Amino acid sequence: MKNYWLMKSEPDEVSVDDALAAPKSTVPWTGVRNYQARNFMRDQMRVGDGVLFYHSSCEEPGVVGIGEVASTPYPDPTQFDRKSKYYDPKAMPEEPRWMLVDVKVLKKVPTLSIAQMRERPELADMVVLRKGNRLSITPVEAKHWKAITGK
DNA sequence: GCCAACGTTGGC
DNA sequence: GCCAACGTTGGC
Repeated sequence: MKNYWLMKSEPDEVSVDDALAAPKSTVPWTGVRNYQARNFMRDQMRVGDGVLFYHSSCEEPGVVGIGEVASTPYPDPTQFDRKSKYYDPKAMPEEPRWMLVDVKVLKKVPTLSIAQMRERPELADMVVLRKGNRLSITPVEAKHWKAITGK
């Protein structure tokens, strides 16, 4: 049974185009520093799960691509990198705090903006649209996945 | 730039 | 373990 996820990325950091330009159109989902979002990657994601690639903190926030989970979880290397903005002095290599998965982009889609998402009644109860939601990774129900991707 | 919402930190 | 203060997210 496949699960589905919405994963936010700031296009200034890693855009869907950046991901498509990467080897195998695959990028490690670095920089998540929220336990709930980490737990989704560490505990619940499986290779092949569907991913809605979402651009946040930008001119037109919304879903910009379709992808899939492309690896099992492993430690986020940026937590050990002193030069990274994601460096975490409390993280020890023998006991990593932050885990990530690789995400492969399968295709770019015309931007489905958050405003458009709010206008569609069948998407109204998506977790990402809930008031006050700040989670960078949210589960997506199969019905919402189907409404957005047609599959 | 504003600000609501929410997570984290740290004193007690 | 409580909770005030503070920091961050992210749409607008």
